[in-house]
Amino acid sequence: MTKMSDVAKLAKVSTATVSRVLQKPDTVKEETKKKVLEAIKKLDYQPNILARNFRRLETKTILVVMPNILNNVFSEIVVGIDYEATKNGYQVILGNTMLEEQRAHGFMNHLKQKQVDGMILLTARVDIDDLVKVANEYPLVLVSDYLEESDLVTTVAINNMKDSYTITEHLINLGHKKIAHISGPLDMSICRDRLSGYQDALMDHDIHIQYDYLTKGDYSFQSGYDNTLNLLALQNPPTAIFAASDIMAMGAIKAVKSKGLQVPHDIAVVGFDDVEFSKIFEPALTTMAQPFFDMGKTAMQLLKQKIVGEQVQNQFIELKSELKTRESCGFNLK
Amino acid sequence: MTKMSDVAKLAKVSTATVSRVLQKPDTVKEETKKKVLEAIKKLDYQPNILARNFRRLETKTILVVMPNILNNVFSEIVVGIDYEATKNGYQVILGNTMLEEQRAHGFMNHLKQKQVDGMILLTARVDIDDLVKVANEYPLVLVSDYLEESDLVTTVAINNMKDSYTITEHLINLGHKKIAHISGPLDMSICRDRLSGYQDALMDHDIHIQYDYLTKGDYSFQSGYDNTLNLLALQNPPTAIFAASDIMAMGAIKAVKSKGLQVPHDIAVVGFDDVEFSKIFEPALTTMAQPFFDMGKTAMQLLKQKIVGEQVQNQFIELKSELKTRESCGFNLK
DNA sequence: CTGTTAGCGCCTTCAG
DNA sequence: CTGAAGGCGCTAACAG
Repeated sequence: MTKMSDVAKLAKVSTATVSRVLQKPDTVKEETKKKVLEAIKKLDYQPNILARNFRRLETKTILVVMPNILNNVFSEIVVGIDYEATKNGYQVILGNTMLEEQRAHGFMNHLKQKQVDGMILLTARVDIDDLVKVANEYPLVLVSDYLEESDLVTTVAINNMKDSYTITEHLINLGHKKIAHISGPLDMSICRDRLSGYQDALMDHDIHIQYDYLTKGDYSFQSGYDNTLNLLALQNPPTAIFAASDIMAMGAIKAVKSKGLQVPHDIAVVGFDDVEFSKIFEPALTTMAQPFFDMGKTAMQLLKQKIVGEQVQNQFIELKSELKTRESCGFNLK
Repeated sequence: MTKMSDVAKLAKVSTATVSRVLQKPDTVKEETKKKVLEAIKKLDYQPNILARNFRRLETKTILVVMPNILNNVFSEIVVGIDYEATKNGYQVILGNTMLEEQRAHGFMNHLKQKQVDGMILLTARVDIDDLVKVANEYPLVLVSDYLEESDLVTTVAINNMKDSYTITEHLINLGHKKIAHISGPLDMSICRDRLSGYQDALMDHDIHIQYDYLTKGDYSFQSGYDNTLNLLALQNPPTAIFAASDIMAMGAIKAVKSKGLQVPHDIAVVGFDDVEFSKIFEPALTTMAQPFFDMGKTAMQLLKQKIVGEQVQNQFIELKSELKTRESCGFNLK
């Protein structure tokens, strides 16, 4: 491994000068610089980044913790983070917890140990006290998911309650009154909010909330499928189903079809997220499109501010979703 | 930032002892160890990993370079890598090139600069000379994709030619003679091999290869769609289409449907990969299931051997795929 | 079993 | 504009 002193020797300068050529080339005389650069080239010198990181106490790396790499919702956010990070000279590394809360805390240690300059969490399913503590001491941003007390940690997310209200209202406007909901895991604020938005919309339109229409899924295709089967078996089954994620909506549609019924003809289904696949699926999903790319990008911008030390107030940044009307919920029933 | 010397002072021992407690606890007397651990706890001491990495010249981190984080084929391999890496105390970081070859070389620099202990590449679309050179000097394993001369770099992959032959033969056995192919990008060995396997199968069964049945896709849904539209417009359209990836197969099916035709009734379609979604898609895809998890796991095992310095011969590890017969290619035409 | 010592390679004053 | 010198925090001999 050739090191800086080798370069210095060959170029007949000091290591300080080599370092300067690398860091602040403008402060070095043209001629000297040339000598040094030649030596670097000749020796194929690569600076030892480990030593540099150690010395500088920074890594130019940020860690993104995602709960499930196989869920494209998260991958799409990562693309936005990656875009903004690369633009600013940061490297992105991904931590995948596979839904194990403990692993998320392992990753937080990396932040504490300065193995990375900052961290973006795509899940709030962690020990909250620890999270808040870490977020106050180190650069950390939460995206998509959030805490009940949303101003404890800087957060970028959509307004799940409002968006959920909107999509439910869309079904109501289409003439539906018997609308069921398949929620995500209710230990997530984000899922509770989607549930609330749904309930609020019904109430505001004087529609009675029927409790056997409220089912609990876990974001998986299978849970969308199973819950729908149960809903269809009800004495008075719903005419519309609002699933809290596209994947569950797809499961719901599969279940409807399995009973020989048609979507949207016999029953309308809407999802939430607008992952890539929702357009391809048949029928194409009517869903609430989250601004994934922007969420990632915005989160990285805030994180960078924190890293470079601008005193950023903890804040909750709300981004706008967009209702995508496609085939799965059909047209006016009235 | 509290450091090791602080702990040493509080525990009234030397830093060497503190270090030993952390590294080789067995070599320290029980009593001393207790004192040190107490001091660590009291001060909430976190070792400076940057310093440690620097000192040890290792990071216990491996870098996985994937061409497209949104393509689940790669994510599924990563899960296997992650599993094996975590088991062995390695951290996985992901580099996403978004199909830009240059970025892959940027990541190789990280390896050269010892920012990571090893590297797993999920694409061979890079400068080959550079790749071979790096692979000979540093721990590197290629997965899924491979070089023309496949023994230049340690590689884990399936036998694309054989698997492609198998799935083509499956169509032939079903009675098809007019079989079209939608290939992936032909600058990838993997795609050329899939094309070859297809051609070999036809030839072995004395089926004339019709050149307007050979179309070139790029792994995208859209390219599957467009190419299929072209195939259907032929004077003598095929009765079956073999797409070199599931996503393209889905595009193909969409195109068939858009013409008012049915799959598999009017035209059979098969894919390749067996991503999660292929089961959900309608009709469910007949496809060649790659052992993604095992590929990732095996690659990580080999990489670890290289990292710890076992002289591993460059080798090509071949894993077995499995034909999944589902709905999209129907039954015997005979 | 424990302490002393000597760096790892780089960056950053501080002088000149 | 350049060089000398010190030290970041940790670990690995080497003694004792």
